[in-house]
Amino acid sequence: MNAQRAHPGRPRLVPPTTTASPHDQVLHAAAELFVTKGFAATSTREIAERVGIRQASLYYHFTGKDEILAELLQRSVRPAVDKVEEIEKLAATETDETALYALALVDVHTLAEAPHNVGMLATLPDVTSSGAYDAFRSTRVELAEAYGRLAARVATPGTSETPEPRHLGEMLMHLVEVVTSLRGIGATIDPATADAIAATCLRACGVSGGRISAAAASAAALVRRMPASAYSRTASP
Amino acid sequence: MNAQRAHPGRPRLVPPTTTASPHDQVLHAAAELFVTKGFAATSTREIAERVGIRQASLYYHFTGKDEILAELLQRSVRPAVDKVEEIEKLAATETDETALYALALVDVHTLAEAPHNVGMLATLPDVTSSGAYDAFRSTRVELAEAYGRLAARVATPGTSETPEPRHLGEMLMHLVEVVTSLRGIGATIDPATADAIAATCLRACGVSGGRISAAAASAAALVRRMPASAYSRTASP
DNA sequence: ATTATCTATAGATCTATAGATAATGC
DNA sequence: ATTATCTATAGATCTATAGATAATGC
Repeated sequence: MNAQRAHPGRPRLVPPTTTASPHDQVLHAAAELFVTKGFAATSTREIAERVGIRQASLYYHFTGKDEILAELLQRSVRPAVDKVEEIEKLAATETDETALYALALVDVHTLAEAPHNVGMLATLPDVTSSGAYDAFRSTRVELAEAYGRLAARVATPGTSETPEPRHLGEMLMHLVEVVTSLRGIGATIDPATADAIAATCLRACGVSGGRISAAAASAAALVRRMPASAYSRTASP
Repeated sequence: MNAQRAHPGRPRLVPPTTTASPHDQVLHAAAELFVTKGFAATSTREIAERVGIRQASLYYHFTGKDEILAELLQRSVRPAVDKVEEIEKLAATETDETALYALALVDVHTLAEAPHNVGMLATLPDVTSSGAYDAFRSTRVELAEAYGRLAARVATPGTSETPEPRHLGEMLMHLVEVVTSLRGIGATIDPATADAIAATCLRACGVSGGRISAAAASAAALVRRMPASAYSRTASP
C-alpha cells in the first residue's frame, strides 16, 4: 500500500520519498547545500539531484537560483520580524530592558529553529553581494533598527561605557548571530544558552546584573505567551 | 623620474603602481575579492584584472585559485600559532587564567591586524569544503587544542556551570572570531574591545570577575613583551 | 486542458595549458 | 638564458530556454 498516486504531471524518474510539495523539497535541498557548500559553490544541478528531478525542472518552480535563495532568506527572519511590532508596543507597559531582552530572545529562537541553520546564509559574502539579497536587505534593516531603538533607550542613562549608538543595533544583531556559529559546530541551543546571549545584549548596553535578571524573568513570561509563528509560507488568510 | 625599469620579463600592458612583488600583489587582490564577494564567487579573471595582468599570467605565480586561498589561510593564523608554544610554557610560571587570556589576546590581535580581514575566510562554507582548506585544517586543530588544554585547566575547578569540555576549545576559538564579524561591520578593534573578548573567554570557563582582572593585567604585560611576528612570508633565515 | 516533469541544447562563463614575445642578465 | 608577461584556446562546467511527454482533471 505505498506509492500514493494522485498527482497530475509527468512522473519523476526517481519517485519522491516525501509528501512535501516540490516547492518545499527544492527549498529543503537548497538550504542544506547552501549552508554546507556555500551559495555560489552550489550548482542548480546539485540541488535538482538531491530532490530527484532534472536540473531544468527546477525552473518550473523557481525563476532561478536567486529566487530560491531569496525565499530562504525571507523565511530565516520572518518569525522574528513578525513579532517586532508587538515587542515594541510592549515597551510601554514593561521596562525597556525587558523589551530588548524579549527581542533578543525571539531572534535567538528564530535562528535556533530555522531548518538547516539557514540563518547563517545572510552572513556569507557571496550571498550579501548577490542580487537576491537586495529584497532581503530592507527586512534586515527593519530588524536592525528595532534593535537600535530599544538599545538606545536602554543605553542612554550610562552613555560613557557603551559603544557608539549609531552601530549599536547592528552590533546586537551580529551578537545574536553567534547562534548560527554555535549550530555550525554542532551545539544545540538550550534555554540557558539563549538566555546567556540575550543577557550579553543587555550587558553590551551597560545594564547591571540585577536589572538583567529582572528583565530575563519578565521577558521569558512574555515570550512564552506569543504565537508560535510557524516557520512556513507567506500567505495565511 | 618615475617608472623604475629593472625587472626582467615581458612588461605588463598595465604597468604596476606598487613596488610589491607580483606574488604579493595577487594575494592582496585575491584577499579583498574573496572577503567581499566570497571565494567560489570570485573568478581568476577578476583577480588578474585587479592586479593589472591577464588571467593566464596568474598561473606563473600560483598553480591555481586553491593555492592562493591556501596561502591566505596560512597567513591568517600564523602569528597566533607561532606564539602558542611560548604561551603554553608560560602557564608554568603564571596562572592558567593568565595563559588562556594571553592566548585569546594574541589571537584577537592576529585577526584584528590581518589585511583585508582574511581571518573570516576560514569560516566560509565554500572555503572549508574546498581542497585548499585541507592543509590548513591541521594548523587550525593545533590552535583549537591549545585553547582546549588551557581552558580545561582553567575550568576544571567549577565543572558544573561550564559547557561540555569536549568542544570548549573550539567554542572559545569561535568566540574570538567575533573579531572578524566586528571588522565586517566596519568597527575597529581597540584595546578595550580586545580585552572584552579575552575576558569573555574566561567568563565562559566560569572564572570570576576578580580573577579575570588579575589575568588581564599580567597577560597584557606578557603579550607586550612578545616578538611582533610580522605578517609575512614563511621563510626567514 | 492543465500540470509537472522530461530531453536536448544554446550561450556564457570559467579554469588551466601551450606556445609566443619582450624585457633583463651574463 | 632566464624571467614574467602576453595571446589563443581546449575542455569543462553551469544557467536558462524550447519543446516533447506522461500523468490527472473535466
